[in-house]
Amino acid sequence: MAAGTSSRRARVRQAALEEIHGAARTLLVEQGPAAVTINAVARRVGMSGPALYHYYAGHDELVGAVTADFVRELTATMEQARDARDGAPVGERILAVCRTMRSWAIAHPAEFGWVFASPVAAPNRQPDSPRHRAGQQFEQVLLDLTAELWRTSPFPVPDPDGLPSAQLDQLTAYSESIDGRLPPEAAHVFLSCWIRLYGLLCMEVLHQLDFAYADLEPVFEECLRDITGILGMAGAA
Amino acid sequence: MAAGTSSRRARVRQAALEEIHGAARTLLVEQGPAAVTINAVARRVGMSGPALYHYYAGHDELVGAVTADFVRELTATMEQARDARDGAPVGERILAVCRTMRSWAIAHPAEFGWVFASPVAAPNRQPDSPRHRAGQQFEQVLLDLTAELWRTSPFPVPDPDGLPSAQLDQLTAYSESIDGRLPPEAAHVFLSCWIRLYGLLCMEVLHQLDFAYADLEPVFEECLRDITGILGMAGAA
DNA sequence: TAAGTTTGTTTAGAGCTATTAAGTAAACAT
DNA sequence: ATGTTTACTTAATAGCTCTAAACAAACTTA
Repeated sequence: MAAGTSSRRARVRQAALEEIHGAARTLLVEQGPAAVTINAVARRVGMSGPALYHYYAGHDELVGAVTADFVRELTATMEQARDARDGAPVGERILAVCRTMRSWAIAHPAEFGWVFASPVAAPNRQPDSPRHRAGQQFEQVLLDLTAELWRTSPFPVPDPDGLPSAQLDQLTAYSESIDGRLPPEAAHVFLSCWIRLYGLLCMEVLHQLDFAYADLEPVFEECLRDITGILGMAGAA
Repeated sequence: MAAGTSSRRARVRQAALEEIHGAARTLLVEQGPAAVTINAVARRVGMSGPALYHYYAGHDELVGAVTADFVRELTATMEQARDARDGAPVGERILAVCRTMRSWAIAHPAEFGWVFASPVAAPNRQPDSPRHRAGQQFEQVLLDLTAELWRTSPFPVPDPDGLPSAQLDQLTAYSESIDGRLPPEAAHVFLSCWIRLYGLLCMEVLHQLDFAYADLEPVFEECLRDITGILGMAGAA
């Protein structure tokens, strides 16, 4: 098979995979996580049960593949928001990406719910699974922007000596894992922001704040203002 | 049947319920969420399948009851930590309760995982379910302490006029739902702290921060220091 | 004390599910 | 034209939820 071309077989298989993913997603959205069974998905694409095992090793792998799709779609949406503002100040692009992340989550709560609370959590945390790789690309988006911000207009950081050594060691390891694009103390600030932002979204989608808030949009905007302050990007809207 | 006494039947039934819950919990901890099936639980207590339907209407209700148990155990643990420091400054009791919450979550990750990401989320959100009632008592613990702090040494609050009206309306409704023990602007501060604290725990247990942190204890302590500052309880350790 | 009701449990069974195995038909490669 | 790979089928096993029907024991009441 010549490189660059894809055989007819490969194209047919790819189309089948997409149909399968679409069926699984529809079932998830319309009937909830429990409805995404091998048999139900197969029925929906007009196959009979065991045929799906020619595409995935089992239920868990199917779920993992579909979840990875969601993460990639979310990532792509965020990257589009970033690229649509090419040339704009970094702070502005960061805010746009954050808002886009929440918009996608709100528009696709079932999909987003699976991203961090999928029914098969353990197998999807293996370092070479599609789900894991997609997660890494997802994390990259805001990390890249924060690294760019750090390069062009460094934000205030804490004194590394003031951090407990147990924490500093972990931050140093993380800093190395991202090729030193952020030093440990800047990684600390980045992670603080990430925890607040993503944690808030996580709680919103998992309905952990319903007892007080029905609409978290103003709370999210407040969180963005905090982050704007922490990262010293005052100019951004 | 005289009030205050419990018939032999009721006692036997209560014992059976406890045995069932224990079996379900063991299965959850030892073999994961998927292992908690009606049949497996029944086998473990020496009954045969359908017998469990005399105790619960079905799988979802069993899961809900067990989850409610977890929330009650967590709540009781937090209340003990609070009462063990009776007479101590409120700030100190708040910190002890927060640390106890995390300790329980770390010691019982499978149980805590079910609390906010149980396999049957929807039915457990009904206002009169045991799970929902347990959740309300859980929220009370830190709310009570914060209300006491507000009474005895009010913490700084934002100008209500500075809040978007959509948010202020929700805070006003929440303030009324807690009998005005915190005015809307104080409820805002309380909820901000709650979101950061509980959100961090949520992400830790759901392994959303593994890419950077293996041990979140220093991050949690950092969060507590932030909260100490926000609530103006500088003295507390 | 005897009869009737409630409660707890059983087995049988329908209708799902995941998964494996074996067999068939078409497409591709040589 | 032959053989291999790929995609699919049906059959079968074992597990699951849940309903139905039957039966025994325990309580209630006359």
